[in-house]
Amino acid sequence: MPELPEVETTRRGISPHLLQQRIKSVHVYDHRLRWPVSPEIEQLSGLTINSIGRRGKYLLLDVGSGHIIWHLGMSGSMRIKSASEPNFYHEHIDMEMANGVTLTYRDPRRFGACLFTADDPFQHKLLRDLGPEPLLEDFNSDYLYQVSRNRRVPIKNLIMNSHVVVGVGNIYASESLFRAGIRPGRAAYRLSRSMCERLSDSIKEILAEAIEKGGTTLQDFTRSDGKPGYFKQALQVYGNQGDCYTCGNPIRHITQANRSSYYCAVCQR
DNA sequence: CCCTGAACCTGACCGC
DNA sequence: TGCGGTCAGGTTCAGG
Repeated sequence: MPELPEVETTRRGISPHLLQQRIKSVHVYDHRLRWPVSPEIEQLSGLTINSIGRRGKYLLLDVGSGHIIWHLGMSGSMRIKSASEPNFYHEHIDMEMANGVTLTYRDPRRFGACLFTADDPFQHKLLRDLGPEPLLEDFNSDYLYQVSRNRRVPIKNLIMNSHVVVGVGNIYASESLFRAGIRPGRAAYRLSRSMCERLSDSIKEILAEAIEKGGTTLQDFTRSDGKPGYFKQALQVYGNQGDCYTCGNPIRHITQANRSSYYCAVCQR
């Protein structure tokens, strides 16, 4: 479900309700996520949430004595509910705050993760080797050009590799490549300098626009306030079973690394 | 080091 | 209605 824009939308949605608030209690109804939910998570009562950051698709909650590292996996979502609201199916974690609101984590497929670390979260095994943030300066055309030399993988696989750049998932990889005019199957080392420039620019633009619109709602992604994201209307190729909106030729659908890719063979080379 | 494919889960949808 | 097959927004891990 969530790529970087959806995670960032979630972060912005929950932050006003949680920042500088004291944790009253945490209930874990099902520990069986990608890895078992850290036992410390249920011992956080009395601590205050100092900040909520994001690294790639990971949310980082600073609770003073350490950090919660939270990943939404494929089907995870968060919502804020009031004290009286009941729990729905697949809502595995409740974090009840002293101000009367509860943060609820729902994750039908349970590919998400909720871990606690007392150490520097950026040195955690899951975060340590991540590539640059796509919206920051250190991800740029020079970087993309350098990192793509000697790589024979299709460019789409490369930009979806979190060790290369974080946050670019299956939807936005296809969309960015369309805007850059590059076929997803092109071998990474065969990108010219100008292609790298177009692609790094496109990734930044697409992600920023998606954040602005509150992410993409396909099936089950809803924002923390329950509203959908509105980037779906802006998608050009992902999920497009018809023709290219730009040139009218059919959109092609292929499988790469077991993931769906969509592209226009005329607009993209 | 690079790359591929399997694995982890549940649910929605489609064709029969 | 029901059943089986396919697919789904992510990421790690084993193995070639």
